Amino acid sequence: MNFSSSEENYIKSIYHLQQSCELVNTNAVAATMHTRAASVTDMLKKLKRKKILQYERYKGFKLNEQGKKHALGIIRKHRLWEYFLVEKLGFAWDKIHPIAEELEHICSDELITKLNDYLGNPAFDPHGDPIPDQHGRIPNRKQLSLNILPLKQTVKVSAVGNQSTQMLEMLKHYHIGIGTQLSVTKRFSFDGSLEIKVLKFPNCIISASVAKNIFVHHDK
Amino acid sequence: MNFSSSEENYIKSIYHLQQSCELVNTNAVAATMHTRAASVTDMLKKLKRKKILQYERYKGFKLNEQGKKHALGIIRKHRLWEYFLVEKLGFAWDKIHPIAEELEHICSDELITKLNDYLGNPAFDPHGDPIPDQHGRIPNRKQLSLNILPLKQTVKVSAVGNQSTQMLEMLKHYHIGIGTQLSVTKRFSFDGSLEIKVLKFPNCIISASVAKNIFVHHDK
DNA sequence: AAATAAATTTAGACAAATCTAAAAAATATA
DNA sequence: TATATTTTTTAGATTTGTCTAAATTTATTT
Repeated sequence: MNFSSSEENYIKSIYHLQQSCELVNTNAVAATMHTRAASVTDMLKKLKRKKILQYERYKGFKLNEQGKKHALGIIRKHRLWEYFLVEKLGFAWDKIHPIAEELEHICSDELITKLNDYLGNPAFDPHGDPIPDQHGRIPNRKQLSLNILPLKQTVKVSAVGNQSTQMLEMLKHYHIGIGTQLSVTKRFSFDGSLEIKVLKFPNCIISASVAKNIFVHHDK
Repeated sequence: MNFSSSEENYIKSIYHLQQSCELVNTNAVAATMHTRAASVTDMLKKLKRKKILQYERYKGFKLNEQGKKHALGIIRKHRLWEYFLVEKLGFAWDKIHPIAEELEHICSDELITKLNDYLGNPAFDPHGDPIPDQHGRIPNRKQLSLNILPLKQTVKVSAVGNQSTQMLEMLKHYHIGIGTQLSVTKRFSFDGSLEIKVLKFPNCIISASVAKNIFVHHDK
């Protein structure tokens, strides 16, 4: 099946959104894609017709296996090109996204195979995001517990060890969720508690036992 | 000024056609682009509005200086990518054209500057065609068509005039590519066909119409 | 020069992707 | 529960790039 650049952008956006919630909603896609809800609805009908989306009107939607597979293909291309732009052409990592957005729609499987070989089959892109392999398998990252993270390194929350209501409630209060960017600004050796800085929020203190349950990884 | 991929394809087509005739005509563009004359007319109006084309209805048309400059920019991108595909990714030179057709529309000047540096500022692409520099200057190489080459002079193939799949397939069969060393051993005046000797291969016969499309140069 | 042929343009239609404004459905609130 | 709000969808318009078929202009032939 062939997809236009526009369709591919929607597929990618839906894929990313459904990583953090069971069903995706129209406004969320419209917001991330800087388009309007009506345009999203139009595209949903098209993607449903192409059988890569589970969708019933007013009920939310998500990619099916076919759709996820295609999304991973696009993400693979995007991240391989980002790797190329930084490692081979010498771009700064914060300049590459819009160029990779264009390159990811070039449709030649052989091109991607050869590019991947040429780059040495890299597992992570310059933002630290994993590059899916040709079958859509995603390498998983060395993640570490927040209580052993060195000071001042900016990291992203990748998982939470304890998912009790109490823990989740507290994390919500601290504005911490999967993907939240944060860094440790101080470590108190008295009790192992940490002062942390969550992006856009004032510093706060968390206990060692909470920190032990927050897993993070480097980069974006 | 920004141009869509479609507009760029027309610009490129018109540029190539006006290399061999003063004014370009609608049907010629339609034929090379596999589209219809009416579509060409529509686009001519648009390109005239964008002030890169001299055009009066029923009278033929050609790119003005602005238009030629833009055409050379697209050709530069196309040929740099072709060089990349062959020299870095290891593609066969007869497989790269459709991929470069897509890559040439990626619009980042910095990307092309960095790609050019990375490739070592090459002057000719893998088909032997000159790569315009960032100001649109085209490097020249004294080359001549094989059908007027004197007998027994050893030369190198520098370009191929007709890049159709059929032509490229035939050249492959004869073991002829860019850089191939060869000489003309006989010329039959009956039909203008030639016997040629390709380095390391047995002599073979090619027709005048094929020879006309093979351009060669002396030494390196 | 008139008739014929070829090239070019216009008129009108269509598909893709988007939009605005209004209607409909779902959700939240008083 | 009735009302208000938010979310989602529909209806209809717009832009870009394309097409066919018919009309127009130019070129070619008798």
